[in-house]
Amino acid sequence: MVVFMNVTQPSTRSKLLNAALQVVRTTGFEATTVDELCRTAGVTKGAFFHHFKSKEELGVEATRYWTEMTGAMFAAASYHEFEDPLDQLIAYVDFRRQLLEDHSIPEATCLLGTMVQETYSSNPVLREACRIGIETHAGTIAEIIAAAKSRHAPKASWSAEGLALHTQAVIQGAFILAKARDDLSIAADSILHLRRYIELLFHYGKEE
Amino acid sequence: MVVFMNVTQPSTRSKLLNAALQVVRTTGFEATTVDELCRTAGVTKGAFFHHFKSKEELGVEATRYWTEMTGAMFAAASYHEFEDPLDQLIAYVDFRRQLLEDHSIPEATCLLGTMVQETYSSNPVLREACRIGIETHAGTIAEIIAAAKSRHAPKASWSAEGLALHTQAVIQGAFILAKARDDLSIAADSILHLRRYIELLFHYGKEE
DNA sequence: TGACACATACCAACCAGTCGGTATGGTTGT
DNA sequence: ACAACCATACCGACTGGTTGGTATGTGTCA
Repeated sequence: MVVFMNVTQPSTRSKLLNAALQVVRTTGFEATTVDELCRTAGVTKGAFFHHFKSKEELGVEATRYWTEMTGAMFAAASYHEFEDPLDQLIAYVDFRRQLLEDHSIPEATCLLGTMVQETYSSNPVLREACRIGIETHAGTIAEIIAAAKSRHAPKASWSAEGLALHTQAVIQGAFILAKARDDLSIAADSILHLRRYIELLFHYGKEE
Repeated sequence: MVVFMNVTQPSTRSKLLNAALQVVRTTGFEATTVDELCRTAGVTKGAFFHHFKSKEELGVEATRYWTEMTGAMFAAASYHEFEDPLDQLIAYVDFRRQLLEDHSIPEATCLLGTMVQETYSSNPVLREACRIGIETHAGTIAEIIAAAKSRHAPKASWSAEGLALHTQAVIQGAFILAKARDDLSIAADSILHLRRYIELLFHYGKEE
């Protein structure tokens, strides 16, 4: 049972969750220590284990927190304002590309993709939590794609869900290349290829 | 100085490297312990630190070993047999998709993508080793793409290197989705989208 | 006064890496 | 031919530091 607390100064719990988003994306989940999390959040170890019964539980809660935060961010983004769902989709891809600008790699990358790489085999609970987060976001994109498809390409052989997951695959893979090169610009290049793919699928810009 | 040993029974060193490819892809690099590596390889800890001065050095050597092994595998693959480089490229993508069949997730996924996620920030040496491995493979694909481009789309605005890196991004991202779902078939779907993108870029199958 | 939200001190397990020692096969000097 | 010497390969008990987690104390507020 979560009780909503005073919003003016962040609760210890949310300080720890925010610390987790930062530190885990930088260091990875396994290499992140509880002490490091406490240091970053500015709280003690006692406070940590008061709010989370284990490091794993913090991980699961962090995926929920992440899904909530990013969900709100995407819900408020301006790409929804286009009338045509195809315009929304293209604008979403452009938005994802813009999100890379003026950010460090840990800030730009996805908590869920980072965590699931390490835990998919050793920790089914965390794996499932990451899956839910990824598919929740993919679901919102699938809705846009489904609307765009029924308007612009109703007879296409691919599914809206499949294409939505593909957009997430490209974005996740772009982050891996960016990490390997220590340079986010390569990720932007790959997302541009994704944009071009969608343009070609829908003949975008070739119709009047 | 590496001295070539008897090939009939694998050396302790290669037993450890093979163990690393398995265990690291399953467990992740950080969560993999030296003891676990030794148990899997069937050697003692003394042997481990005789051949590698640290766990990090094993990691670097494992990326080299991986790049060598997979490089030989791709060099021997049949997609090179097509005369038209565009046919080679399409066949390469199909080959990558086939590689997912009849394999578990740890067997199918990429050591370098897994390792670089965890180490890009904390271990520059390992990050660089992973980058070299990824870009070595991407380079071989870029050659094929460059040949296909000059024959079929010489005026296209995208670069061969960029598209080659994009293919690797899609494949790496597909692995992340597969790990999150604990199901490789989603990765195959994403690679099919990659195939369709290349077909559209080159108007493949629409010319006679 | 008692429940909640922490703080401090502590612990047992684990882990990378060390170290003294052994087995074996090749080289050298006589 | 053979002893002396040495390098490589390997063994496994041990260590010092770290880590996730616990036990217990303390201030605060309803």
